[in-house]
Amino acid sequence: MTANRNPRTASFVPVVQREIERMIGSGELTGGTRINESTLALKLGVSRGPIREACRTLEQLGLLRSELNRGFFVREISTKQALDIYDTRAGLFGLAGRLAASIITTHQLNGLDALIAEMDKAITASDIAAFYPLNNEFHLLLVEASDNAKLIELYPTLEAELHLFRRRGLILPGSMRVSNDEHRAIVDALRTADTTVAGRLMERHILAGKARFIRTLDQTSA
Amino acid sequence: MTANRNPRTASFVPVVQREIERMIGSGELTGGTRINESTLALKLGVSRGPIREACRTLEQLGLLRSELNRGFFVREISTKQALDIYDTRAGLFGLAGRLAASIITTHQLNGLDALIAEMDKAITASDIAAFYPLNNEFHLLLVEASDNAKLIELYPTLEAELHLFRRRGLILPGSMRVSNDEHRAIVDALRTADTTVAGRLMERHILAGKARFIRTLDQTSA
DNA sequence: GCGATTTATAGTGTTGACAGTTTGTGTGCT
DNA sequence: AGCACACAAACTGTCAACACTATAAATCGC
Repeated sequence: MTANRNPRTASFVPVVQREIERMIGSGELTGGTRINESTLALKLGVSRGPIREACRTLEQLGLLRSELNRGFFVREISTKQALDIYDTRAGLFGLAGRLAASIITTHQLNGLDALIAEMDKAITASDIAAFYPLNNEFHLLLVEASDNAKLIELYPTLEAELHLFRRRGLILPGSMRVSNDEHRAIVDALRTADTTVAGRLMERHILAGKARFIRTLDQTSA
Repeated sequence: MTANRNPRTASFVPVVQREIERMIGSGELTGGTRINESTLALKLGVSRGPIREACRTLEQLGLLRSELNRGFFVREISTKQALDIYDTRAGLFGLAGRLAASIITTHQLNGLDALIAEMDKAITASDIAAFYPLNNEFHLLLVEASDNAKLIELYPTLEAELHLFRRRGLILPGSMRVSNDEHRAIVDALRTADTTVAGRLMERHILAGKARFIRTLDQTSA
């Protein structure tokens, strides 16, 4: 997987960054482990310069932390921090709802409907692997409908950061169906341009996710 | 201002980062200008490596942007982007209020009272230079009172980003007094642990700032 | 044998140099 | 004069090497 050769049409930095993100997302790099710059550089066929720059970016994104003379580590976040992220995310998602309700287009609403339908299919097939990307796409569309650049920039980073905590395969049965029912209610509120209700429903949708998250924590500790 | 010599007790990167932030904040580096890595490296007495790493951090913080083969530029944000930041900031500040209302300590409340008193003094002296840092400190204390790590991390970056836009010295007469009245109302709501009112007042406090910002825009265009 | 100390190995933080790109300047042509 | 083109200077993106730190291994004293 040696990165693209010289023609200076792209920088190595974003390539390296995405690769590290992928490694974290796939569980290849797990919380607390150190990033070995030399080894990674060799593996990706680049020098340590671009690696370090990518790590600085990821540090700011909250996926890595740095320690003097010891390098970069995959961040591990505490339960409290994860819950804090849920609350902040709920606040931002609610704001997105209030903003989106008055300006969302029928085209965007149709797109949301289509995603809900696809998620329904995934649910009847009990296909969790299909459901998750659809769910993410749905959330992303909602945030984009707010037409607020800062929100659109910020929201995905919070989701990514939660992946640091989320142990795979801890899905409560029936949560997908409940979640999609909430999706339907949200789109209804947006369609009637009800800013207050849309905002409240979207905030609560994330807080419901937080509640499910807490329940999975109880399960694992038991 | 050549950075500290070798004893490897600190990295150059944060030093360089703060220096660039300072240059932007002081107007020494203005929007759109390119960061000349070699020149800056020479000036700070370090090599280009740490400079580039600091720039990556600042890129993620929203203060710089990068262009392939052309390097880093001081970001200039559009009026719409600035307004978007105000809205997001209002949402987060309101959230901070709702969270803080139920957990704020009397010690923290006293600290807020003290700052309000100091701001009053600055107002009667018409001392804008004294008012601003006090105002920032007040906002920071409020956010910290939320005890939400993500919020505490995120909020200051939004404020910093607005500095990219804010042309200095455009303060509406009387705004300081109005602002401090709002501060008093916020602290009152927090003291009575009224989450709803505190949240709403804090959100509106930022939106009032946004409104003042818009009025200064009208002034300059006229 | 076991703990403290020394030595060796591995890895980060930083540097200076090189290759390729962008940009400013000057030259020739019309 | 005006414009396209070629050339030179400036600068970025990347690399390989060096200095220093931290950690693992080995040695010594008990």
